[in-house]
Parts: sequence; structure tokens; C-alpha cells
Amino acid sequence: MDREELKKAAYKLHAQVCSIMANPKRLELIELLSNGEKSVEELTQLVNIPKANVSQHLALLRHYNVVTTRKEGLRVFYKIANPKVVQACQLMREVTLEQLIAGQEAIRRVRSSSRTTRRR
Amino acid sequence: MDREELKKAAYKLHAQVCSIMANPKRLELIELLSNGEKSVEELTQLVNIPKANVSQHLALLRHYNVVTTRKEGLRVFYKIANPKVVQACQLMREVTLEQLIAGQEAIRRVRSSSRTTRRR
DNA sequence: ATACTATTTTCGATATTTCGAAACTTTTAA
DNA sequence: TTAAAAGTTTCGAAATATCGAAAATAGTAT
Repeated sequence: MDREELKKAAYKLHAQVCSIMANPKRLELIELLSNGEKSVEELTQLVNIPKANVSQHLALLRHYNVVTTRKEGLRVFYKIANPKVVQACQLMREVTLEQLIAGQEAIRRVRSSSRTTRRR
Repeated sequence: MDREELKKAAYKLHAQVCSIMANPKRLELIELLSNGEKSVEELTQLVNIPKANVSQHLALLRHYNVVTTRKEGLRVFYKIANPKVVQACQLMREVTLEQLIAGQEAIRRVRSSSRTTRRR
């Protein structure tokens, strides 16, 4: 593999790791786990989707070492293994909020300009 | 819209904003722009994909206010508008590297265990 | 052994994203 | 006014991701 191919592969992996965050339910799971260890059962109740689906999302998080598991009888407990992912999610949530505020302000600008230009 | 719906919509938007980072070429563009303003022309040469495609990715970044543009003659210059996204990308790159190292170590473990268990 | 519970995996159908090709816009210059 | 250059937009096909349903696995209890 030459230099260019390697760089390309690195960005591809980087994007795959980032795609962890590109799903609402996974974000919710990460946030729930950032408040401490939880079982699949608990998580399933909290996110309100089928447990098979929760398990699929958790499998992805496991695959990228974002979480680790501990088995206790029938239950499996998940916890965050890499807090950097939690940090990144929080940063992106801030970006999202700024995005919302920008939207609000755009609406306000439209409103006030239509107010000043009304029936001339 | 009730409380649950609102929360759901918020996570959906959050995931959409995060999906900015879920593509190798966008990550590369963000990184290039984190070293200062660049024209579409420059970016196109640097990332080595068709300019129409570069433009599509930049349009997405513009849409989420990650970048802003400045027009100068025929050229359009892009720059980072929200450094938080750059920070998040960097964090996720660290996660990616840790992921690679974990992989390497897994391989090393397999190697050394096969060495100790060889021909008994 | 059988049954039960929690979790995981697999398989498709459906939805979303990506990307190339072509058309379109804007600015500058002849 | 025509042409050319830089960038953008649109459209559709191909690649990916998502999610429900069903089957499989693992531990526990009867």
C-alpha cells in the first residue's frame, strides 16, 4: 500500500468511527451510558425501541471499543470505555444548539424585515 | 409537539449534524480548512475528487454553519466558522488511532499465544 | 432434559447517502 | 455578445445504513 492509499484508508476508518455518532438512538445510548453503567434491559426501557435493535447499536459501539461489557448472570452491563467519544458528542451537541439558535435568528430577521417593509 | 417528540427531534438533528463527520472526504476538507481559508479550486486539487463533488460536500458544511464563504472574482473562499467541529474531529481521530493500536495489540496477542501453544 | 429469560445474530426490505454526469449560474475578459 | 473559467445544482444509479422479524445463544431454574 503506498502513501496515498494509506492516507485514504485512514480517513475511511476515521469516518467509520465518526459514523458512530450519526444516529439518534446511538447518541441517546452514549448519553445514557455517560451517567454510568447500565444493563441492556435498562437501556431498552429508556430508549424505547426493540431490544434487538438496542443490541445492534451496542454491538457497533463495542466494535469500536467505545463501550465495554460485563456479564452478571443473564444480564449484560455496558459502560463507556472511551470518554473521548462522549466529549465529541457533547461538542457536537453544542454545535447543534448553535445551529438551532442560528435558525431562530434567521426567522427573527425575516420577521422584522417584513415588519419594516409592510404596506408601503 | 409533546416532550417526547421534541426530544426525538433534538436527537435527530444532533445525529444529522454529527453525520457531517461521517465521510472521509468531508473530514479531509475540514482538516484542510482548519489550516486556514482556501478556495474551492485549491481544495479540489488537494482532495483529488471532481469539483462538483467537493462543492456538494462544502454545501453540506455551509448548511450547518461549519464554514462560511467569501467571494473574490470567480473564486469562492471557504473557512471554518465553527471550531468546535474541528475539535470534535480531532477527538475522533484520536479515538481512531486508539482503535488502530487496539487492533495491532490484538494481533500481537494472537501471535504470542500461537507461539506459546505451538506443537505440543 | 425442558423451559424461561436476557441478549445477540442473521436476513431482507426500506430508507438514506454518495457520487458521477450533465446542466446551470456568475463573473471576467475578448 | 460571445466565450471561458470557477463554482453550484440537479438527477439518478449504486453503495450503505437502518430496523423489524425470526432464529440462535447463553445462563438459570425446574
